[in-house]
Amino acid sequence: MARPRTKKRIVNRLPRERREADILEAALHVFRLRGYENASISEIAERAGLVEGSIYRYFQNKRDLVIKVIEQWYLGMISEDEAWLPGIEGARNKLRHAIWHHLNAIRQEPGLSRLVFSEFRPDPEYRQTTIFALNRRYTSRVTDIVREGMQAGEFRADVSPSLVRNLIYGCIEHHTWAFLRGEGDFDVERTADAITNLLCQGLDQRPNPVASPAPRKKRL
Amino acid sequence: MARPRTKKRIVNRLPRERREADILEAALHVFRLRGYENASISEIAERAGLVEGSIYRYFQNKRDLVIKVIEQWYLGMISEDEAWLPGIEGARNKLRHAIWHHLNAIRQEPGLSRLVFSEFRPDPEYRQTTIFALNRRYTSRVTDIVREGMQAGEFRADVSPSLVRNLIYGCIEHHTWAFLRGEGDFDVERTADAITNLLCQGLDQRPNPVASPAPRKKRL
DNA sequence: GCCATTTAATGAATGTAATTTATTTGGCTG
DNA sequence: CAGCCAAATAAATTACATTCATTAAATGGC
Repeated sequence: MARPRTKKRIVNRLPRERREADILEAALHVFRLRGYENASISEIAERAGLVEGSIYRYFQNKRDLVIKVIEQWYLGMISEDEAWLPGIEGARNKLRHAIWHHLNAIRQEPGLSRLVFSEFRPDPEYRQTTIFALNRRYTSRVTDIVREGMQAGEFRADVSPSLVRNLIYGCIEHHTWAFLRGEGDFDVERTADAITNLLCQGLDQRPNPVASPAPRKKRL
Repeated sequence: MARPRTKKRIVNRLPRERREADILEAALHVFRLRGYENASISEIAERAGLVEGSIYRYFQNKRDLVIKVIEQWYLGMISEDEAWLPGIEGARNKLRHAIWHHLNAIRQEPGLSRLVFSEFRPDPEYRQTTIFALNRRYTSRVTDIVREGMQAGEFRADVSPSLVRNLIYGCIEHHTWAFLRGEGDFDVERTADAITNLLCQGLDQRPNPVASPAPRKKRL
């Protein structure tokens, strides 16, 4: 029961911002690598250069921490995307770009994508999360594009824009699951083309392909 | 330290099949209600009328148990579906039925659906799972229908059947997430119609609405 | 019907990981 | 330079899954 007075514990004190940033970076790394369940606070702490319990001074709990990580990722993606879109002409091209961008994001960050798809979205609290709000912002460009395309007469007007959104993001997700599990790769460009084409043209054999030489311009 | 000889422990011995069935039923109930993480072996054991440790005589571990539960569910769905399909004429109608059936399955078993979507599919081992094989069997009817439709000239032949499959199941899944989280309901019939229509007709304004019998509004 | 063997079932032990709490430490202020 | 406060720590707590040694029921040979 004699306590070892000799062993002074080493304490490394840092400014709040620095610590928080260090923890976030460590958490990003570990969550990306291991997913949510298999990520341990102790590994994050070790990587950030402190002790498990100390994480809780900066973040409420493991979930809060992972949410902060995902938030940062979303913010980056949204601003990145907003920089590109204005330069693209025509609803179909814009749609193609949104599809391309999402495929690309998944390919760049499979670990974080998995986290969102399987850890957050199913959560009954998801709707109250900031991730939900960010995701809505992120996906709303598709519904916006669709509405614009309808106004311009480029798209038929009797389709629900949110159904189109679900179709696009759902299709992409299903298409990329094998990759997300680490089973090989996929081609962003080809996939984007294929989805855009199927979505716009539809599956039916065109009833009257002869009559329309100019697919874009409407007549009279 | 005196051990209580007086307290004889009560043991309820049952035939293997009965025990296994009891455990499976209890597990079905608990997993449906609580999902995977929040389901505890002790709750399942209690409901099945035995003690935690005993579960492990019948199932390797928690994961093995949940897999058995999901397997049973899939087998039921597949046979149920195979009973209907032959009676339907035309690729488009068959597709509509597959879509309808999946929507219906999700609506009947939101808890189990969530389990598959967020617990199994992301698992790196998923491909080696029997669930994977069953899911493949379950979804393959869509690719089959699409191929048939192409052969019959009802569908265009330059589309990947598996892309259509991903589009359908992905779209359905995205469309039902809010419901799966317990946020309200959805209409199976209407949704099935909307998806079928969008998938077959496509988003583009028909270049030549005059030639076909006026789907929405005709001008002039 | 009776003992020996087999196997179901138990209850306690083990291990791991998140979270909480009581203590200690370092830097800053008056 | 003493004392305070927030930052860090280490140890305690909790909640489960999983393992294991022990007990009890069933069964088969006599």
